[in-house]
Amino acid sequence: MVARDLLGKVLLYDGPSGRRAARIVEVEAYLGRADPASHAYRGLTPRTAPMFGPPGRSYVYFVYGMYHCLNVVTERDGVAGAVLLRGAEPLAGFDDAEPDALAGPGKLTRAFGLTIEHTNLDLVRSILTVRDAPPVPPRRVARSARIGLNDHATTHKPWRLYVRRSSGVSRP
DNA sequence: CGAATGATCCGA
DNA sequence: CGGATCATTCGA
Repeated sequence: MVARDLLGKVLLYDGPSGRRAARIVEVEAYLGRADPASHAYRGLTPRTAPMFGPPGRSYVYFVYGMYHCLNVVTERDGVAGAVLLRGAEPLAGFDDAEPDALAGPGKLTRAFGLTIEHTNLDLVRSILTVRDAPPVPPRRVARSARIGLNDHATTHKPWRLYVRRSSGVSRP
């Protein structure tokens, strides 16, 4: 699964507050050992272990003492690589949510109620899944540099993809 | 622009 | 063990 293919797909979570669903509209690719900005750059640690596991699982981490971020692991078992879910449009289960309630990686996990306990889940057949949906037409997809990174050599590469003019995108 | 807020990881 | 860092967010 590649970052581009994740756009438009539906994230579905059957949690304690019922079923919540959203359309993925913003992602960022992290390439693992070859990517200085990736958590996996310095090798396997307890936290990053899911990134080195089989594809199609979740990698959730806790950052800034406040927020969680959700990734989809993309590479074969033993090879690190993941796609960060940065923004989505609420579809169901978010009662009275503003259109931008999921616009940002921390906002997305907060609205879904996802935490570190949701790391390393099978995203095909667990309570947290990614479902196929009509693909986003190429003309609706934009690219940019990744957001929030420090002093990395790869920062400028256009590895952030998002759906143009979507209210679920964190930043245009 | 900077505070909030705590797990994680590296180096000593 | 200590402290720098951090794939963020919100409000002044």
